[in-house]
Amino acid sequence: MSLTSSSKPKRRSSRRKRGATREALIEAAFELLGDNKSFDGMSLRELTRSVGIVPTAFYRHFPRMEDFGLALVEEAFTAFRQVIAELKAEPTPGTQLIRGLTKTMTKAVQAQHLQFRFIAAERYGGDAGVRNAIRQQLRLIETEVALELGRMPATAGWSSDDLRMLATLFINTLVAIGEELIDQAGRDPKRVKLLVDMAEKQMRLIALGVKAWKSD
Amino acid sequence: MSLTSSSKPKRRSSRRKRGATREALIEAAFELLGDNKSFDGMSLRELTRSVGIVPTAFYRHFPRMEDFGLALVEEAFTAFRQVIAELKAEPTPGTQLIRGLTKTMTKAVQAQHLQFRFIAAERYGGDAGVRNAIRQQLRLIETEVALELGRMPATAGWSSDDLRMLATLFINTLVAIGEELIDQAGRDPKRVKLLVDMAEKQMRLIALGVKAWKSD
DNA sequence: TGCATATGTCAACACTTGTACACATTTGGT
DNA sequence: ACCAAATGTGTACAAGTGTTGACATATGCA
Repeated sequence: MSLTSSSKPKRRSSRRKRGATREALIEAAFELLGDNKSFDGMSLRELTRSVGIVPTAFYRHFPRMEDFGLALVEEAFTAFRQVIAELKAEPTPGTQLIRGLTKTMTKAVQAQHLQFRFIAAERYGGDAGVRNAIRQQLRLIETEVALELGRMPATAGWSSDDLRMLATLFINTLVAIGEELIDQAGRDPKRVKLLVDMAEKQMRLIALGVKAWKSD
Repeated sequence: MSLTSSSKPKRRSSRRKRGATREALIEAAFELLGDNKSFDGMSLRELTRSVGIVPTAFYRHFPRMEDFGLALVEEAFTAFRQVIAELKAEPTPGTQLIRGLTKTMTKAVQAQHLQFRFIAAERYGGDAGVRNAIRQQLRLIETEVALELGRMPATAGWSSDDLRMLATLFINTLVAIGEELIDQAGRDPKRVKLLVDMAEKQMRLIALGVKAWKSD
């Protein structure tokens, strides 16, 4: 090589490992969305800027913004599904069950609050693609939970419609509490406890309703 | 006037009545937000464009975009409060109450679905100002409903905390159903009926829980 | 009738945005 | 060691963005 070609060192930035940039984009998106942004208010440029790549590089990983949104949903729900798995693994000592459920849920929400916030924010948010993907995922989870509920003695003889109704009610309640918790996350521990206690009561009240339930 | 001054007819557009443009802006916003947009993804320019005024005219009605957001919340909740008022006015013939509640709710949601969609979308959405305003309004409604619930025989002797817990649960359930209904609104009547039936069952199940409730 | 105020227009500004294209560098398998 | 594929850079462009400032017209009240 000629010593005269000192014009191009081209060590612009240390390149990442194989799929690392793709993940970095996703993580950066969650970060941005956690801070007063919504998906369709987020620009490709500020996203790539916060990852440290040039705007056009985005297209190396996602052909369109829409695909990126779906990838976010996917990622968020792998986090969510871990929670569900933990819930199912929960030992079921009668009345302690409810307490354990809410505790697991609240801890999980706080641990992965960025992903959870994304789900909450975009569930009824702007972009139709993202919204539908989230709805679909939640439906799957509902089916799963309904199946699980059907195996408990308290729901013996319930129709599958009623089981689904119950699953939806449980999940909605948990999600609502989760959404409420997110904004209070690091802030006021007193208020967090208040919310968790309320959630537990709500779950217990529903459980009481289950005992008395007769479908028409 | 000189006939030569034909250069400036200046009848650019028929001006609106007194506060009409302000209302037109709000309505146009609901319209836009109902169509795959979220508040922070909506630009001042497309908003004014859809109303038929020049961008700068926006500032004649709202000093900042933030104030506009709060105005939207205000407007959306006057719609929502009408629903609550109807619910309170509901005659309360025992078991028919639940059926009436859900029916009133679903009809109202469908009638004012743009406002309702706004609430659902921005409740956990991007802009913090809007989000907090919505949360605050919902808290007020919860207090109101809790008060109302406390006057029913079924909740005799309940603590105010428990009443609030119950109010929150009821509202969350109704809101969740409302949010689900919006996207199905004009589309599949069969699915709408399915959702409404499920909502009713959920409300009834909660009511059963109320009967058996003992606070710890 | 006047006149202050409310409402709207126009032109201009300095930015930001998405995306196309050509080129550079690294990586991984053969 | 080599070469295709993966990944990143730089430049460029047309379009859209929020906001200022000066100006024009209509409205409502004295």
